Amino acid sequence: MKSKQALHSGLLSLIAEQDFSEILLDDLLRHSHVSRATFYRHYPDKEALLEHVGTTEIENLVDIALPLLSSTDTRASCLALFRYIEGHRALWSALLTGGASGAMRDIYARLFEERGPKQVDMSKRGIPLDLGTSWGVAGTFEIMAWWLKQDKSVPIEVAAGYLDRLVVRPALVSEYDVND
Amino acid sequence: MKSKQALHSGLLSLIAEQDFSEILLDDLLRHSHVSRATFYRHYPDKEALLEHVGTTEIENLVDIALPLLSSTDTRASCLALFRYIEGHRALWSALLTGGASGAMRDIYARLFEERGPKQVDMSKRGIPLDLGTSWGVAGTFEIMAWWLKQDKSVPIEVAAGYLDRLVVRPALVSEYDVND
Amino acid sequence: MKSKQALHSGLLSLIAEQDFSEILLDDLLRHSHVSRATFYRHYPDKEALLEHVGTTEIENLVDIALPLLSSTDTRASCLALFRYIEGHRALWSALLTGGASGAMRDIYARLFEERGPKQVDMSKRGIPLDLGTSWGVAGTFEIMAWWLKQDKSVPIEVAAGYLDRLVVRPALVSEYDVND
Amino acid sequence: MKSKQALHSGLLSLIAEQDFSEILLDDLLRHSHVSRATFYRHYPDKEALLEHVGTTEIENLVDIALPLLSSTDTRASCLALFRYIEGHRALWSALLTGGASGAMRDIYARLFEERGPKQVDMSKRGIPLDLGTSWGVAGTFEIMAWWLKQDKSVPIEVAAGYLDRLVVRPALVSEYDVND
DNA sequence: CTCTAATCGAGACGGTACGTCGCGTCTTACG
DNA sequence: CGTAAGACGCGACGTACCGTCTCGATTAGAG
Repeated sequence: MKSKQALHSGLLSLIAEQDFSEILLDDLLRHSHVSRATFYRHYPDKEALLEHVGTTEIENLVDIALPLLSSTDTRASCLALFRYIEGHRALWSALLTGGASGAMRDIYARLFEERGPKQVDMSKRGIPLDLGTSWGVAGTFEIMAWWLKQDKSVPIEVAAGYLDRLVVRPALVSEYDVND
Repeated sequence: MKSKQALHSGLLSLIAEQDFSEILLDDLLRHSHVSRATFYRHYPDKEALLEHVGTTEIENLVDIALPLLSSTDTRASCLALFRYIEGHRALWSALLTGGASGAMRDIYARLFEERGPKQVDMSKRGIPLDLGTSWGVAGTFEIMAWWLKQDKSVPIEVAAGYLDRLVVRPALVSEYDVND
Repeated sequence: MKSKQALHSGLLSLIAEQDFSEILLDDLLRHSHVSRATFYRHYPDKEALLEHVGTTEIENLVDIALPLLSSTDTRASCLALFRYIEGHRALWSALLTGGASGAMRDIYARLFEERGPKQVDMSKRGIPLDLGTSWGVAGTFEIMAWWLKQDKSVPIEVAAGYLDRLVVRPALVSEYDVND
Repeated sequence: MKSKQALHSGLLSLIAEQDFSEILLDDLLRHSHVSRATFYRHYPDKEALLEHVGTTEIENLVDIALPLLSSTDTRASCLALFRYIEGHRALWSALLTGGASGAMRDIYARLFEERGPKQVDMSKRGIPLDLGTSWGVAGTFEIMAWWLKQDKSVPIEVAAGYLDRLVVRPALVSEYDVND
C-alpha cells in the first residue's frame, strides 16, 4: 500500500513541473521508486492514477464550492473558495494550468452533479441543470487558472469578485437591469 | 498543393466520426489518399493540421462573434452566432464536441484577441481583458457544445438567450440589480 | 536473452537464401519471431548483428588458419582449413558468397591481426604485415568462395593445393626459381 | 549530353571524399547541377552511373594489365601498371579505397575475362581460369589499395615488386623451389 | 529566322524501409 | 502477497532516400 501513496505524491510533484500529458510513465516510476509491475497492479493506466489523484483533491474543492449557489452571501462564499485555492497554490496551479485541466474539469463537473443537484435547482431560473453545471465549472476554472497565473499580483478579494460577478450571479439572476 | 486540401477535408470528415485524439495519422492518410511523406512536407504533425483547419474555420466564427459585445442588441447578435453554427452543424459538432475542443478554444481566444481588443474595452467594466476573453470563450463554447448535443430539441432562440444571459450580459454589466 | 540467439540463427538461415544486403530487417524479425524494439535493444543496426554473427563464426576459422604460415607442412594445414569449411558448407557458402563477404573479410583480417602478429613475421620476407594480411585474406576468401561455388566437383585436395600455391607459398617464399 | 558528363565528373569528385554507398543521389544532383528528371533520363539508378564511370576508367587499366601475364619481363609490366595508377592517384584512391571497390573488382574481372582469355591460358598451369581471374583481381586490388593508402611513403618500384611476387609470379609458376 | 522536338529544371508526390518512443504484459526472483 | 528488475511485443510516429510524374522553360537543329 505504500506504493500507492508514493505514486500519488509522485504524480503531484511531477505534475507541478510538467504538463500531465508529457509525464512519461517511466519518469513517474523512477521518481516514485515504484516498479512497473507494481504500478499496473494498482492502476490500469496513467489516466486512472490521475483520475484517482484528481478525485481525491477535488472532493475538497467541491465541498467548498457547493454552498456557493445556495448561500445568501455569495461574495463571501467565493472568497472562501479562493482562500482554499490559495492555501494549496502549487497543487492547483499544477492541476488547473497544465494539460490535466481538461480531466479536472470533467471530474469536477461529475462530482458537482453527484452531490449538488438537490441543493440547487438552477432550472428554476430557466437554465438546464447540465448546461448550468458545465458552463459554471468551465467559467470557475478559467477564473481560477487565470488568477493562479497572475503570480499574486491580483488581490484575492478582486478575484473572488470576478467569480461572483461572472459565474455565481449570472447563474442566480433571472433578469437583468442593465445600468449603462 | 492538392494534397493539402485533401488533408484538410479528410480531417474534417474523420473528425466528424471520431475524437480528434483518437484519429491515427495512418487513418487520415488512407482516407485522404495522401502519402505519409507528403503529409510531413506540409505539416510538422497532426496537431499542426488541426491548427490550420481550425484557424480557417474559426475565422468565420470570430467575424460573427466580434460584434457581440459592441452591439446594442446583444440578443440579436447571439442569434446570428447560433444561426451560423446551425448552418454548419456537422462541422462544429466535430470541432466542439470531440477532443479537438481544447485546441479550438485556444485558437478562438487567440484570434479573438488579435482582432478585437480595440473594439471592446472590457477593462472599463472592471474585468481584465485576458480574463474576459478566456472566460468568455470558454463559456461560449460550453453553451454551443451543449446545444449541439441536444439534437435540435432546444430552439435556437432559447440557446441564444442562454448565451446572452450567461456570457454577453455578465461581461457588459458592471453592477447588478438582483431581482429575486 | 533468448531473442539474441533467435536473431543469430535467424540471420544465418536467411543469409543462406538471399544476399545479406537484400535482407530486410522486417524479414529477419518475422523469421526470428522477435519484435522490432527487441532487435534494437540488442543491436544498433543490421550490420552490427552481422558483425556479431560473423565474429562468432570466424573465430573458429582463424584458430585453424593461424598455424598455416608457421607450419612446416603447409599443404596439410591448407587441407585442414578446407576440411573445416566443408564441415560447415552451408554456413560458409552464405557468409562468403553473398553480400556479406566484404564484412567477413574485414572481420577475418581484424581477428587475424589481433591474434597472430607475433607468430608469423612476414616482414622478414620483405612484405609489410598489413599488406600481407589483407592480401592473404582476400586471396584465401576468393579461393574458398570459388570452391564453394563449384558444387563439390573439385576435390578438396585440389582446392587445398590452390590455396597452398597461390597464397601460402608466395607469402613464405622470398625468391623464386621459375622453372618454365 | 552535357548533363551526362557533369554527372560523370560529379560522381568522381564526390567519390573522392565519401564512400560511394554514402553518396546520396540528391548530393550528386546538387553537386553536378543536374536535375532529378535528367539523371533518370540517362541512368536507371545510381549504380548504373557507377558502372558506367567505372567501366570507362577501368578499361584503361585493363589495357595495361593484360600484358602482365604474357610478358617476359613481368616486373616491368607491374611497374607500368603502378605508374598508371600513380598518374591518376586521386581517381583510383576513390575507386579502390571506398565502398565502390567491390563494384570495381567485379567490373575489372568482367573486362579481364572478356578481353584476355585467349592471350593467357592459366589453366595450362593447373589453375582454372575463373579462379585465377578472381584471385588475381582481388590480390591486385588489395595491393594497389594498400599502396594508395601509404601516402607515397612506399617507392613505386617496391610496390610493383610486391605485385610481381604475390600475384603475377604465383600465377605463372607451376612449381616452387622454396629456398628458406 | 522560325518552328518544332529534344533536353532540361523545378518540385510535388508515392512508397518502402528504417529507427524511435512509450505503453502494457509477462516472467523470475526476493522478502 | 507485494515488490523489484527487466525482457519483450506492439502500435504509432517521424525520417530518409529513392524513383515517378507533371509542367513549364530553354535550346538546338531543320526548314
